[in-house]
Amino acid sequence: MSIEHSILAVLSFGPSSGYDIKSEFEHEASGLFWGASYGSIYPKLKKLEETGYIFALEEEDEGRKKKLYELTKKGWLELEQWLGETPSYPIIKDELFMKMGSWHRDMDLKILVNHLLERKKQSEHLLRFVTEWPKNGVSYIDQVGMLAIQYAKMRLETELLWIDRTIEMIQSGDLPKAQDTRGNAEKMITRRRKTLQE
Amino acid sequence: MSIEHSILAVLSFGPSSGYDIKSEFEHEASGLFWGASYGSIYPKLKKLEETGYIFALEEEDEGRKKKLYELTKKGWLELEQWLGETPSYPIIKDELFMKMGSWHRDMDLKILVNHLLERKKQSEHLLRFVTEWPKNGVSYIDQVGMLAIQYAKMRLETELLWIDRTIEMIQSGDLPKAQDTRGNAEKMITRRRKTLQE
DNA sequence: CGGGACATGTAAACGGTTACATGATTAA
DNA sequence: TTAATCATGTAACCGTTTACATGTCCCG
Repeated sequence: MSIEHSILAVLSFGPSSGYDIKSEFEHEASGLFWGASYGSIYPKLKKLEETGYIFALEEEDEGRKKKLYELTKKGWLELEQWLGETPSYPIIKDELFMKMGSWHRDMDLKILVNHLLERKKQSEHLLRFVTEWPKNGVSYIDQVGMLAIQYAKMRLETELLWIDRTIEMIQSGDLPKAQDTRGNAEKMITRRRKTLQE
Repeated sequence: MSIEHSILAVLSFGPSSGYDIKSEFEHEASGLFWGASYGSIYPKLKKLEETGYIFALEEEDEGRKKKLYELTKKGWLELEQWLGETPSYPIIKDELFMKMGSWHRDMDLKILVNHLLERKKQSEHLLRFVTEWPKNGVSYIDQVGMLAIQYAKMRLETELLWIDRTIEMIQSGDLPKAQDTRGNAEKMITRRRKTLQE
């Protein structure tokens, strides 16, 4: 899965060099899907060529020599076979979420508010981008791609709504009730304090 | 970052063995944050012990011998220092999204609808779980943890809403307009068809 | 004529998973 | 008595990133 197929996907839009593919992955919207560095792109291209999914056309692009890659028949079929497979469930690594999961009573909530404000800034930026992008009149975005962009927008809007609500709740002290039938919170902070005063 | 800190976070709730930590990561809600296998947990525990973040207390737990680990003072401080650092922006790897980005006109939209229905099923399942979890009367979930759960719920609800809308749009043929000022979609399918008939 | 973008590539390091090895205890 | 679960660990492998090496072309 993955890097190989992302490369095939990029090539489906038109012949590209390793450098082009890297630029595509550095695109602002990449935060919404994937990424790869030169260290994996070039070896992967070589491998895909050996397998017969792509072939190189040494081309003179505006005076500069570039090694452009294009999909073979086998490559198109592989891409389409992959598109047809049920996508695996998304893998999300969200440190903010993890940190909230292990937050404890002796941690100042003001720090958490700062984290939330920082996240808000970043998500607002991304939201602005995904809103403007399909209107720039330049990039090619397919109808189905537009559906995906609508999803990204909704997701970000929901996140921003949650952030605002959450900050309000924290600042008003109106937090939801904990589930703690065995006094775990209490046990935890006594354990912590005992260890810290040593 | 990450596995080391996730382990410290788990230990902050109480002394645990490598096996316990693994079970914690296998928890259904792990899809919402992190994961790790034995192959990384045990070596990590050893390393954390050497660094002085944790120490082992060989304990007899209901007849069974377990190597329980507990946070040291240094470990608590490290955990809290990490909690205080601005969390990095989430990394999301969503194959569905990627596939939609490279979907093309010659791909049957019925397949995409199947992908969406499959995703719907999985997200509904997760939503059910995160809704029931904080009500099971057993697990310990802190107030801040509850805020995180609220976020997960909102995110999943938004996703489900988007899925329903999207399926409707596809089935009614009422798709959003593409951005394609240079006839890229056309070029792409002629390139593809030419390659395929060879 | 120097700095920056364009362009291709590789070697070492890293972080993690998979698969395996081993054994104790418990419930059917 | 045997399958499942509890429990700890390692070695081989895999994919990816980081850092480096090298060179070109173009603009100011």
